[in-house]
Amino acid sequence: MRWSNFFIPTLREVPADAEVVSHRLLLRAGMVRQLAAGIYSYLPLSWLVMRRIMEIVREEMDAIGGQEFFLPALNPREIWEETGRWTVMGDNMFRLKDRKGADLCLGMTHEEVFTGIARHELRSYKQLPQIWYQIQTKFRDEARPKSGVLRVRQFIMKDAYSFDVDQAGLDKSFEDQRAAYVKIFTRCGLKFSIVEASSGAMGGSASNEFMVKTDAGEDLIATCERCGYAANLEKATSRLASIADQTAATDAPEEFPTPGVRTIEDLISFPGGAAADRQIKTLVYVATFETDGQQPVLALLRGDHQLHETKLADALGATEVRPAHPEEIRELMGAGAGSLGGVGMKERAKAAGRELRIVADHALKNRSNMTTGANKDEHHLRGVNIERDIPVDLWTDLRTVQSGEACPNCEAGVLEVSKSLEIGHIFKLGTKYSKSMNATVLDQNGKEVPVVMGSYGIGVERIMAAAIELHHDADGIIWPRQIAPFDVVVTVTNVKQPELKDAGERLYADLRAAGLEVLLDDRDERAGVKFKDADLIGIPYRVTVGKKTTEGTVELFDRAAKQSTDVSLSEVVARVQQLALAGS
RNA sequence: CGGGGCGUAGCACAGCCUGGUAGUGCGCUCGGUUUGGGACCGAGAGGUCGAGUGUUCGAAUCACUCCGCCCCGACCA
Repeated sequence: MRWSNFFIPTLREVPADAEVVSHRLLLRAGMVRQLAAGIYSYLPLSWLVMRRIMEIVREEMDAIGGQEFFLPALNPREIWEETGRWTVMGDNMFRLKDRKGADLCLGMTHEEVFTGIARHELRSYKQLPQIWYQIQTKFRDEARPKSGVLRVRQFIMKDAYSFDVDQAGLDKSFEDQRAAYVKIFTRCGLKFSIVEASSGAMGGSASNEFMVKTDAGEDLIATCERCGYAANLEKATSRLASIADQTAATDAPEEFPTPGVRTIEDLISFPGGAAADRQIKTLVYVATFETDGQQPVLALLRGDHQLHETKLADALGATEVRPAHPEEIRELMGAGAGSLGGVGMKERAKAAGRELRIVADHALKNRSNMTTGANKDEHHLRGVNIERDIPVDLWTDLRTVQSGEACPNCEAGVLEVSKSLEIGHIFKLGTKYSKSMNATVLDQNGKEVPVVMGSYGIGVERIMAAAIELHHDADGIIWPRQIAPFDVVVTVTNVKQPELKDAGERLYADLRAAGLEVLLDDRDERAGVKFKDADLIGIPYRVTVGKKTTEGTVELFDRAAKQSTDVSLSEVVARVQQLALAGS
């Protein structure tokens, strides 16, 4: 490709709206332009990158037996009604009507459509497993698109679905996908972690997220350098030092006045109060359930611990949890936040004809002589033995792990919590969709069984953006070789000198003949402009045809190392070939 | 959806408070000089000041409404 007629509108200044690095550089490098919030146009240079990413994805999907489909993005309402997701997806689904007034939506994901094909065509276990995938545009009406192409309303996703006759088959399909994902992201030059994650609204038994550590990400993950443990904060646990309680309180809890005490902190410094890890924190939540509506819940944690709301929702099997409003708290508990506790609340709720579930974090197990709110404004209880005094319905993991805590998986490891970007997510769906859509096959015994499914997603733009977040410097992007838009750029310092122009043309032809993707910078610009642009768009290698070329020498510049070496014209093609195509 | 910020030339911004000729830098076009890390000089082109309504003799500027974009939060396979 000749730069002189390849459309790369680079920008010298950074558009004011762009905050994250990948957004700034994609704009400056002339790769994307924004059409509306969360909707981007991909210009030729970025499309080359996306094509390379998609080709890697295809190769690895095909290698595990995946078969590529192309499904419609425009879906009729009916198929989404079958799984209940016409309603569940809520405002996140783009909806429209056709000329007859029939409801349609733009696909957010394709479990329904693929399962719809499966149920019509798959009849026997002998046809399984099937691994079906596509690379296609998805639409999600995000409440808040942000961070350039990282959170958008229209994006390209590779979505794959596996269909197996039983759980063992799903386990294998899942492992195959997982292994393929490792290859894909590695080939794309990304450093990533595989973390345990909550399955959330997708349902199913297990899920792994593929995460790239970057401040541009929105998820928090805990990782252990030592043993490789990694989990989304919504799943992460840690090992805590146990706390030695004084002897268990023998008497009933004792109420005492605590004027002015509103917080855990206040109670620490209050005379006769207690250290944070000797307090029981009591939080009132309202949980929403798919079947039986809303219900209040008490979540109990150690005073110095933070609740993780997703953990609470997962533990309850709730679709949603939210903090109770101050009025709700007072009505339920008889006191305001700051003086709440679990003692006696079960009975109080029952007396009011209501059910109140009490969920407590493992760290409170067997604790005694604790202090907590008395459900009377500005009063607390001391001498609380939790298992004697509070009827806990469910002991579970509720707390948010913090950096520096001990790894739950190895002896000496320490957890680090960092922001991460989700680039892939794989789910064991089980029979959630096959059951609701009646996708069954006959098994070996001639018995009709629901197909066991998995679903596996990769965000193509996010791979590109993550690569930039990970690989850039003050001058611009530094593409990993395998997804770079070009292998090498040939920079002719002055195209008005015929001998340089000719040398550049010859080198361009020779490099292309050697199987390389080459960008020839034949623009009539000053050398400085060309160097800056080349650095900005991040081609891994640059060959400079300039002063020394008349003596038979060119410069080979390594974008990542920012070092250049003189190479003779006769050797440069072989050198570039060796560097740029290594490992591919 | 709640909170905050911003809409003036392709990009970055000034002008607005205190109403009266729409400006600067980069980019773009033409001419000249220059030619290895975003050159210099000269001459140009380019804006219904986000939209609407109102106040006023007169609105980029004041008021109201709407739209759009960004950030924080809520939300999110």
